[in-house]
Amino acid sequence: MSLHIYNTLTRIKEKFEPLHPPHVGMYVCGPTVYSEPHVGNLRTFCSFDMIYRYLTYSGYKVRYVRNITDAGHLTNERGEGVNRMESQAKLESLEPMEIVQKYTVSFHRIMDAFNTIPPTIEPTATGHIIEQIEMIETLLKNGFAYEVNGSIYFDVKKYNAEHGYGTLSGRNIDELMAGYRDLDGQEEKRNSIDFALWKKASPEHIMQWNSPWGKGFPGWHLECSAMSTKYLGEQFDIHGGGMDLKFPHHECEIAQNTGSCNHGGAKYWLHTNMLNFNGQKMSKSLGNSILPMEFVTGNHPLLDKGYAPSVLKFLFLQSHYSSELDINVKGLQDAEKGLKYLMEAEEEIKNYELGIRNSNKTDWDLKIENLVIGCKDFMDDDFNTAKTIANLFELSSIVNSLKGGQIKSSEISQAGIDSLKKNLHDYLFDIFGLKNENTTAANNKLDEALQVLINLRKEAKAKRDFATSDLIRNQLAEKGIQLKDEKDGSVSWSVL
RNA sequence: GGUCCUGUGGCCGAGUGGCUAGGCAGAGCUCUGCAAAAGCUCCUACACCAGUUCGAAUCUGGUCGGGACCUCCA
Repeated sequence: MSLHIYNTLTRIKEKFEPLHPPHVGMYVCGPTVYSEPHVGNLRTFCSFDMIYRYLTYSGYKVRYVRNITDAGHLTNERGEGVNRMESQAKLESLEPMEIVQKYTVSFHRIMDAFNTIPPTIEPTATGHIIEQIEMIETLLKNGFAYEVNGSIYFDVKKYNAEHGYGTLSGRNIDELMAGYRDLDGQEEKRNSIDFALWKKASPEHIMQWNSPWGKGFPGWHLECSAMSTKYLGEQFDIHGGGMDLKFPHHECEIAQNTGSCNHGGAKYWLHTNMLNFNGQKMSKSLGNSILPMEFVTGNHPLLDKGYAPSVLKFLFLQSHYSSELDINVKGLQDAEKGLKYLMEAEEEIKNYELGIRNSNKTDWDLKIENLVIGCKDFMDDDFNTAKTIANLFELSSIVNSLKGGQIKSSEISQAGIDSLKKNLHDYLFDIFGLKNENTTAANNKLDEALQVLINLRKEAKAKRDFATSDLIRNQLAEKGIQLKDEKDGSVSWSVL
């Protein structure tokens, strides 16, 4: 099976055919750096990280562009004129670019802590004012934009007549205009649905740039059109973002792209779904958001303790990126256990050596082969990570059976072992970007110290002094370290 | 009000016409000095009503419930 992707533009699952194979251009709407991203934002970026990793793993050469919005757009399109970057700056008595710097650094730290791969290009809106002005000039020339008092607006009604507006989100402009009719602050626009390409800056606006229409700043939607065109071309493969950007942001992007060059930009549109916590949507405006690092530290009233970044990622991956996901403490605990199971199996098979190297294909080899093929088929089916993980659990179960002796080493061939090693490793680490954060080998000094206790316990056990041996085991358990007597007489330990 | 999504076993969560998703929890067994871990077995659901079909969780219509977007948000 070849890769198929659900395209939100056409609303069907389509075969993925890049415009210029093996190259793939992917644009993802990045963060607005005026505050910390929350866990919902994180889910989206983790989803596209997985997609980027899988495309790369599948042999594509991906140019992955994810912007940083640092230009400080209007809070809304109705002329209330609150500039996010500036209002936050006044609050903290910082320059706007200090806010930008602070939250950009913070964003990168979080993305790093969650083991996501940086995009290959991460352009900023303020670094592309010239490109945005050029796109506005083209739109003016093509008749899809008009100037009023130093501001430029996109003429949606005119555009709609020629190209159709609203196909991505399924809107029609008459309904939209009806909905906007009573709203204030629209005096400059020809029609209420028109959106700003360039806004004239009032003198107190700190973030402003020179343009052919006077000092001002770019409209909210423009940067993505300008930067995706610059780095990926007028036509490229994938455009991604959260579901909540579908309208109006992505709709406007398509209009800007089409209006300036007759191409709508991306061939495939991917939208990730929202994240809920305890049944409620997590959003900055609702004020119920939990920050990514709060999950790690556990420093939040709704959490019982801290969870490793991989636990949260694993929880994301257990559902489909386009489904709503509701997370809660129980879900985190379940994910933690499940992830540990997989990681321990990977750790086990990594160092496993067959006594006798079989080359004959067995039933177990066949089973492994089918599970591995299944993993690829599931991933190719619109990145179905949930199903893929189900197969990883089954592969891990085979590893444990091998370890426990339920499957004899003669019942599996070297090729089967190699396949287990490769696929568990590749899916967990390379494609899902998880980390074994519970590893026993993490700290040599700790391991050496524990070996002392383990040996003391062994001696006690040899003398059938179980009171002492249990004391050692129980007290270590209280400190969060679990001892396990393995079948071969050795003792292993892990952090609970 | 408009557009769209959704309702799965104790919990989370895949799945789109017939075939065991998976995880967590629970029960039993094996192993173990006892545990833990692991393995095996069991628990086999699809809001409700009607229709299409040889056959529906899956398609169609309706009812009820939940949610998103339409306004800054991933």
